[in-house]
Amino acid sequence: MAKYHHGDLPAALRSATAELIAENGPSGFSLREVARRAGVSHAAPAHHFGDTEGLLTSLAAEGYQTLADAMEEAAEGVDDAMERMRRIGASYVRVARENPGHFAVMIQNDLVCGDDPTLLEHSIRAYTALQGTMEMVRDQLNPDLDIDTASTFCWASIQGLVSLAPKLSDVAEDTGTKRTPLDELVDEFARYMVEGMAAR
Amino acid sequence: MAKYHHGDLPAALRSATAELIAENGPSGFSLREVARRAGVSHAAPAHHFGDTEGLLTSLAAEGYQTLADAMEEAAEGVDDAMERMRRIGASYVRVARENPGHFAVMIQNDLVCGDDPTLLEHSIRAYTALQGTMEMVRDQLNPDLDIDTASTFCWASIQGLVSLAPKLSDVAEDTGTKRTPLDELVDEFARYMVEGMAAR
DNA sequence: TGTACATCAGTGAACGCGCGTTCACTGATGTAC
DNA sequence: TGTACATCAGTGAACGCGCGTTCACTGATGTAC
Repeated sequence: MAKYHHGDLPAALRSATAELIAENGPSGFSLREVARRAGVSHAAPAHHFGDTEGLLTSLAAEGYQTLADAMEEAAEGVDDAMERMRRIGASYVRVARENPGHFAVMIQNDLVCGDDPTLLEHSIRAYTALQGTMEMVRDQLNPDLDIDTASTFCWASIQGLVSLAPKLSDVAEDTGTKRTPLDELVDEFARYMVEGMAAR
Repeated sequence: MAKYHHGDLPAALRSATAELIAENGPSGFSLREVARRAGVSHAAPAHHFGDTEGLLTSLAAEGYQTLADAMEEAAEGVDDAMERMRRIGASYVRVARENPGHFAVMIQNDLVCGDDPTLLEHSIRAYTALQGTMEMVRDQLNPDLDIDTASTFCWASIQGLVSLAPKLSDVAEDTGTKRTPLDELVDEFARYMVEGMAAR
């Protein structure tokens, strides 16, 4: 990566974007504010990303890369289906919590260019890591398991947990119930999911 | 409800907002465009909702009301836990698909005022309908079931399915797998969830 | 029933603002000879 | 090694635009007497 005046402006812009979105939500984002935070003129981002969509797509791709790396690492060398489900679930939730700006953009589908090859590559890699775990569930617990349906189920459940996380504490407060820590929820989710998929 | 010049402008504005967001996403929303679509001057919305947040909060509250009504109706008179899970799951997905604009606002938590009493009332009502089904699962299938964790699990899974739905066809295309219809997915999800919660 | 008045939904012009984009430019980095 | 040139990251002024908000207003609806 060439280092010119700034050092690595594209990375700095992604970082500033992630911060900004984590603070204000996707609706509070603007190119000018990002440039301000990165300490460059507001015309600079165009040199690297063209427009807003280009910058956000790059951010989403970075998020998927981090996610795929974490999921692959979590799955590596774990031979028990339940334990592997727990680990990739926990890694997903951890990455999502550590990168709220990235995830906000990844989840909302009207902000990014879905055809971007880098974004596709890493998102498919993350999905494949999940599929691998489903194959393990099938081999160990239920030969009739439909891999695609099961993958979708787990993906939806964990992603749903991540989206709901900010609301859970509010609901707990409003309905007067106790608040279960996210880590424990992930483990329970993994148990429910694997047991559910194991049932014939 | 009083009928003045327009008839029922608040409802017309909510409707226009839902349409606009369903088409362009939350980021494509503006008060002026909504007023344009409703056929009134751009200053009119302020008379009813104050500002953007007020309008979107009202839209979210309407969405939760529709959702709670549908879930309560779906649950009514169904005594089998699995069947009830299937029905409220299907009703959730149906309402979400029929009201994409409402759901986009309900899900994204930086757009609405979370303290709004109407919004709270209906969202709690929807959650309570889900909890009732969890109690049925506990009574029929597993006396040790933790109601709150189980409710969160089902809520997250179904909501995750709804958020992912637009992406599922893309992924199916990219990975060369077949695309399972959403209705079938809901039934499979219900089976996984109930079996998972039934396991001890 | 009729009249006078109060209320309030909706108008339309005006405002200042932050936005994305454009473009001629500056000056540092990298390269050819 | 030294010089001349090409490349390109980042600047900063200028632009037109759609936005939300304000405010004096119009005119229809509802009410008091």
